[in-house]
Amino acid sequence: MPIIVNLDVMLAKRKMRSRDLAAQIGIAEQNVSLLKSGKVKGVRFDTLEKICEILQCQPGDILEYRPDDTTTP
Amino acid sequence: MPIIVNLDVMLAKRKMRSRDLAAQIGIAEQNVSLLKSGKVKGVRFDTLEKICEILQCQPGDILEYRPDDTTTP
DNA sequence: AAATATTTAATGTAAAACATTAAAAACTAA
DNA sequence: TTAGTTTTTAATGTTTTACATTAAATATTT
Repeated sequence: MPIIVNLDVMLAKRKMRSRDLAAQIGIAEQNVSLLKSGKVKGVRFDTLEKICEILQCQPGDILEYRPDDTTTP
Repeated sequence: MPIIVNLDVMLAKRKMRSRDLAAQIGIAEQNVSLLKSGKVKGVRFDTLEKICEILQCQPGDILEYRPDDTTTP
């Protein structure tokens, strides 16, 4: 699935732990983990919103569309 | 809800109609309309993925976090 | 090794994406 | 303004799944 959720960069920038992010978002840290590892098939905007608010960033800083490379032989 | 879904800009750039986008994504045009009008509380990544693929853009071109302005008196 | 942080797993529930049908409203053009 | 076309709104239903919870397994750090 070529939508990549990358929280690590912003977490590092804000020097914040997954646990803290989870707590501030108001979801279980297990779910932050699932988000990070790309094991989630969507996001609710209120979650995305809180992430952006807490990490002070834009959705584009976290979500990336990476077209799957069917070029490689 | 301060997550803004803006499809109009990219649709205009690609000179594409909502109907066509809907058809290419594989969802009803009603749902594209709901997405556009911000009446949807989340997206599935496979939908977002197809949007990005079809409109040749990134999630950040479509999704915006606009902190609600509580400053205005 | 012990303490802390993160991930994985399994199961359950509530929320909602998206479908479908139908109609209304907005554009566009004649 | 009438007809054609596109977009939006509405109402209802189904199925997917985000997120919760509990528990355990791995990292990671000290």
